[in-house]
Amino acid sequence: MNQRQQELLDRLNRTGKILIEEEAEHFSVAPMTIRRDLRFLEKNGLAVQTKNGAIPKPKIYAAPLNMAEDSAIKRKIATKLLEMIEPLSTVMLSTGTTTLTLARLLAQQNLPLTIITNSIPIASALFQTRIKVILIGGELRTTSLDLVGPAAEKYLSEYHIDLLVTGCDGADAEEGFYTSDLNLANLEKMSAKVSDKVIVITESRKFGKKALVKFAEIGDVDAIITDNRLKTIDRELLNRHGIELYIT
Amino acid sequence: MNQRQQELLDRLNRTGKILIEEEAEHFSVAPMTIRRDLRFLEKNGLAVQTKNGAIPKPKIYAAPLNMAEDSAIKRKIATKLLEMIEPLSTVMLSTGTTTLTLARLLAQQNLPLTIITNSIPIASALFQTRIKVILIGGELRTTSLDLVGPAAEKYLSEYHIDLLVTGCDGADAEEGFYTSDLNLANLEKMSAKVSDKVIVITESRKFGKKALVKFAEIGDVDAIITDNRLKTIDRELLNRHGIELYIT
DNA sequence: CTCATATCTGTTAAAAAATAACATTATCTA
DNA sequence: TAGATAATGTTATTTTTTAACAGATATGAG
Repeated sequence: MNQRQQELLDRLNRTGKILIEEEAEHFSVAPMTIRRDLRFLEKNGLAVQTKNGAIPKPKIYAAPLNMAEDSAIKRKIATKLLEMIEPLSTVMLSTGTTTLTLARLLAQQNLPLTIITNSIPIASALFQTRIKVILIGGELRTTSLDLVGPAAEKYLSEYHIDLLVTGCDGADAEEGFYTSDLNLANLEKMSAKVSDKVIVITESRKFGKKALVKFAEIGDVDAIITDNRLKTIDRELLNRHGIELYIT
Repeated sequence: MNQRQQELLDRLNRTGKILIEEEAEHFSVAPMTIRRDLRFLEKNGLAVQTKNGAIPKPKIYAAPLNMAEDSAIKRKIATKLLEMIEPLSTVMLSTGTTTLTLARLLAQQNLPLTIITNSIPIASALFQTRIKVILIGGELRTTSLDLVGPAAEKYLSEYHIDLLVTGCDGADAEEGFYTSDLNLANLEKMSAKVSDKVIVITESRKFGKKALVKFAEIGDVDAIITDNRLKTIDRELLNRHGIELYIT
């Protein structure tokens, strides 16, 4: 990286965006040269080329993050859960996209709460709100920005939680709830153990799918919030287990 | 926002990037229509237009983080430190902007390492590299995206670290190193305690400034890396303490 | 219901931007 | 210094974007 590219990067980070024409003039070089610089910076993961210029590479969320974010369904489910949160209580939000949507709603509400989580996106979403945020330490997963592992479990074992809110990768109305990561399953079990109440929030399409590891029996869960595409048979089975079922 | 724009946004967030031609085909509309949608999303701060498409709007988190990022000076200092990192070792990177710059360089190098940190931006920067990342749990500070508090200290006390790399808010060539947060100072002390070697990386302009709390004596530190604007008097004082001093 | 109005979409031509290919200049090294 | 290598500039071509307008669709008041 040459001097000009360094300074270009500094200017980029300082202002949040640069324009090719402007920079060409500033450095007294041809626009083509700036283009080549931006190509270089992009190739090295330092910038993203935009229309007539570039912006800094997004820092916290890597682009290839396969995080299905805020869909209309998730927002409805999360909004329903919002009603069930008591001010001043301690709530654990386990990693997941629906819980992330919930966190974003909470950030807007700005209730006095303590949130415990093992998800970096959730902690970030709650940054600089009135909410006290405790992030559980542990090993960073390579698949998503969250923390798992024995250290995380041990850490969690010393807490008491009023309400655990979690999603799932798969659900079966008779068998229980599944996730695709063993470490995460262990953490979920520990979370449930130290929690007074457990609510699962999940899109109905997860029902009928089993993932790698079961982390909770149906009976371990106090309530489920899901969308109105849930099959009648599943609704009946869940009701038979005496679970509070909320359909949005 | 209409139905198509909503879905476009969902697709954008899900995949991290969309292309105009593809979306035009997917929705069976003219490319011009997708262009107009992307213009709309950009105007509402939801997306950034790129060459043939768009990416999600980068979520900028903390003002203090954007302010002092990657400068040429920091990169030089961090590059020097890079030489001192042994493959396969366990390195702690304490929160700070210079250490963040270092983390970004490390992410590009992709060495086999274990990195322990209490900084969310640092952990995020190392996401999806060959580096094993351990994030120390704790309470999220309201001033920057990092974790401190008794829980973090206790967590750390159980580790052994080969090399601690930390910055500082203030330094005095006779007195030692300072930070402006009491909790963070305690964490730094604990980190130093469990580390074989301690290196401070900091811009020279921090010298001569004292911040709220001292977290290390000069003698506690094995090496300092700083830039060539360090005053002669400070250089002499540091040399007299027998510290390895690297000027970039 | 109907007409008028506003909104949305598609089409085209023109403008702007990006690229590739080659020419020129600068830099390095033996 | 000569020769090689890398960086930059220039130009023509291709691609992308825009603006402007025309047609289609939706909206709403009377």
